[in-house]
Amino acid sequence: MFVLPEGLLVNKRNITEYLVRQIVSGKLKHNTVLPNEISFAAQFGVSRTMIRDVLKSLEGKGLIERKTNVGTRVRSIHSWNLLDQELLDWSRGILTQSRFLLSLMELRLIIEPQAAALAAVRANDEDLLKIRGDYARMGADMEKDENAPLDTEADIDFHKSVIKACGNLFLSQFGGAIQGALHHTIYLSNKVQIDHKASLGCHRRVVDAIENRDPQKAYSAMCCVLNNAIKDLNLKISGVIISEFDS
Amino acid sequence: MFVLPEGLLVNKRNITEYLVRQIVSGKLKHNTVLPNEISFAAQFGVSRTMIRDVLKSLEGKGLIERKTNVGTRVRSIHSWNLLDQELLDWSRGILTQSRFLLSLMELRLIIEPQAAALAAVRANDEDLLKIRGDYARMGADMEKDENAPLDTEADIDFHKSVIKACGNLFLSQFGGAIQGALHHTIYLSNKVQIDHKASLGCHRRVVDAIENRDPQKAYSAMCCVLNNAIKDLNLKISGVIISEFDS
DNA sequence: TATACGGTATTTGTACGACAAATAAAAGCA
DNA sequence: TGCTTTTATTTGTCGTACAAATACCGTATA
Repeated sequence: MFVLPEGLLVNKRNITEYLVRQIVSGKLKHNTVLPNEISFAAQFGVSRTMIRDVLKSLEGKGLIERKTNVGTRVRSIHSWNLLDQELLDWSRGILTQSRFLLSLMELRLIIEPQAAALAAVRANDEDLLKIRGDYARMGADMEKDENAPLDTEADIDFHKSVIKACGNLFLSQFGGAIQGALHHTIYLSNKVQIDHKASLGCHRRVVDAIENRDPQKAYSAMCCVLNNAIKDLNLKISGVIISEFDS
Repeated sequence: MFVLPEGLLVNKRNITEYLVRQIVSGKLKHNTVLPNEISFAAQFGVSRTMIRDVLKSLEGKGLIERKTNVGTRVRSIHSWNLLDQELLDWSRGILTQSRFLLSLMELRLIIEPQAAALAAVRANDEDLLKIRGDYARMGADMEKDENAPLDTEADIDFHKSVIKACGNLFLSQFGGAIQGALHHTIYLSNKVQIDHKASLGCHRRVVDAIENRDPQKAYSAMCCVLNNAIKDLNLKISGVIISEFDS
């Protein structure tokens, strides 16, 4: 019934990730009751202690709910801690059906331009250096080959650095979510024709604006970056989000 | 060394909450190494199993880090899952030093106007009814007494309802954060003279705009609500956040 | 002296077994 | 039928034992 994918060691991490993916992907639906701990442990060939550890972890992320004599049941998506870093890691490649991706890009469109604007005001020298460095790494491959894709990891780092530089404790929580979204973007970019050069140009404008301490420009440049990404993903984002860039 | 506040039952929930509050309040500082599990359990008079359960929970929220033969150490604030609902619940009344409150209100200023705009487009009949109902409850007391304060719980529900109505999976995660911020606002409002009537008026404009499917008006009305709150809290929010309302 | 190696002690991780507590479901009863 | 009691199931807690990782220290060697 519950068997780990071939070739995976039966350990806590893999069992946890496996179950998370079952739930997040929808294979284990809302309100499904999982087997009781003893038989559940037996199915994986581990101790009850370990399966309890795993379930406790899922419980902490809001994925399941446990009650005496009722058992462990899957909670609805509205209870999941979707911004939890570990949860996003475990779900990589799954939280990217159009429903998630749409919500995610919408969120980015709300958060990131503002973060860029704040960064333009608050970034310290270290932040600036980091952002500039990430940007340089992004386009390094393009020096040799005109059509080379952007460095994914550098791209992710870039967006995380900007968010970090904005100095808001809560906005930092989005780093992981953005990472997930970007990884998926890259995955799709194999199938889609993308104008890497244009994208790099927008990123450049963000860097410059932040260095020049110009929040308005940083804001609109980041909007440009995101709208490019949205276009590449072929997503239809509702035009409702209010940004100067729309007008 | 570690003793629960007087009158609290020694159970998992109370121990967890106690430790969370010690960490979040800064009494247990970054990199502090906690006692080993055995003596830690002894200090609370519980089993090692239970203290491990508690620590596992804190670990899941990013508050601590555990390593064999090193022990359990407190992680820095940047690793905390600040938007985790449970964590916010446990931290109630603590995450409200100016540093947190400022970040929180800044976040709200970024999120909520956009959420209101989206809600104006996407809210279904049920959502509208809920929002309208919350609003009515907010001001109910004012019918009798001109200077009566607003109903806190209704106020919180109102903001959560708007966020829920915007239909974005990730934005929903903020409900808890906002709850925390509002509770603190209310706490302070005992000391501060607040124009409840003006605040209610702004809320009214939000409701009307959403019902009239006017995202722009919903956006600016929500800005008004938040700016009122910020004024009441006597916070100095950087004027960098880009909103139509600024101009 | 400095470095590499190896043993030891400490601390978390995993396993097992037993019982407690909660509660859903069944049985008994007026 | 409607209420109470019993029973069975499932998670929660506890204690013990051992495994695994690793910081620490002592020793040997270049």
